[in-house]
Amino acid sequence: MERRNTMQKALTYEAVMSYPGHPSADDVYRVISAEHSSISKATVYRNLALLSEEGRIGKVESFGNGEVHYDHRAEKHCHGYCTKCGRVVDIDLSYDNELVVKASPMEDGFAITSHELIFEGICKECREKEN
Amino acid sequence: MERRNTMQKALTYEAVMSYPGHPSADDVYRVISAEHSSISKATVYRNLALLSEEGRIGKVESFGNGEVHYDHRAEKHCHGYCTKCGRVVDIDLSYDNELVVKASPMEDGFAITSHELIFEGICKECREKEN
DNA sequence: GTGGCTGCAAAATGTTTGCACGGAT
DNA sequence: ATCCGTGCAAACATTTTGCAGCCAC
Repeated sequence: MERRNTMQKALTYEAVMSYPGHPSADDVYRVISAEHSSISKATVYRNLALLSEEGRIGKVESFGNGEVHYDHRAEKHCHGYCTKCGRVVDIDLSYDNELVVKASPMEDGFAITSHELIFEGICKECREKEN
Repeated sequence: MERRNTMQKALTYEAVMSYPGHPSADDVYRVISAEHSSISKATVYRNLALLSEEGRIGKVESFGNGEVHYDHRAEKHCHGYCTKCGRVVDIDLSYDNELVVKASPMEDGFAITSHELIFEGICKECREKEN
């Protein structure tokens, strides 16, 4: 299946790359539609899936509130999930392949391909709001 | 707020405890309604939330397909998520507090309370189906 | 010109909520 | 007698999908 370069795909990519943080699909949609009001949300969803499949952007699986977030960093790293507001932040702990090695012998028939390490906590903004 | 012991809550607890694996809310509902067809799905959702809040059952946050799973083991441990069928399995790697210690100094204002380690891969059943 | 991409709306999915009633305390 | 928990349906939130037309190749 041949892939085409469309204006909508370029806009989606640009929106993720310039977003400060980890936008949800809806965040990306809102950014783009502010300038290009005719874009469809379905198109944004489709392009986010394509871009992360191509490895051009990162994808942070839904956690807690069931919202998928995207990431201008494509390489694997850890994330923090704020249990208060659902915000996703970077945790600069490098991807640890040793964990897969440690876990592999103990699983029963489950073939591990990768792992995801998520830290739960309260983000800076929510903590400042509490005072 | 005082808590009452209802038949529905007992049934929800029993269904989770006797379920082989990690049932979703809908799995639990189907088990119970087979015997007690008048139970409401909303009640199952509410009781699962109560039970996990009380620490009597475990909760495995939604991952991948956005479905929350429950666990008869209440103590923290790791899970495997099958990217093919969405099944959740146990990975017997004990909760590693050292990770929180390692990560804490590097976050910026994010107060870590715990972490969740999820292994992605293909479960036994899906691999057997492929052959 | 072909067929992948788009916009739109509707559907699917998983979960939550408003409300009146019934049952546990 | 309280008032929390229940059942029901509707609302909700996020994401996916069917379809006709369009546009990149």
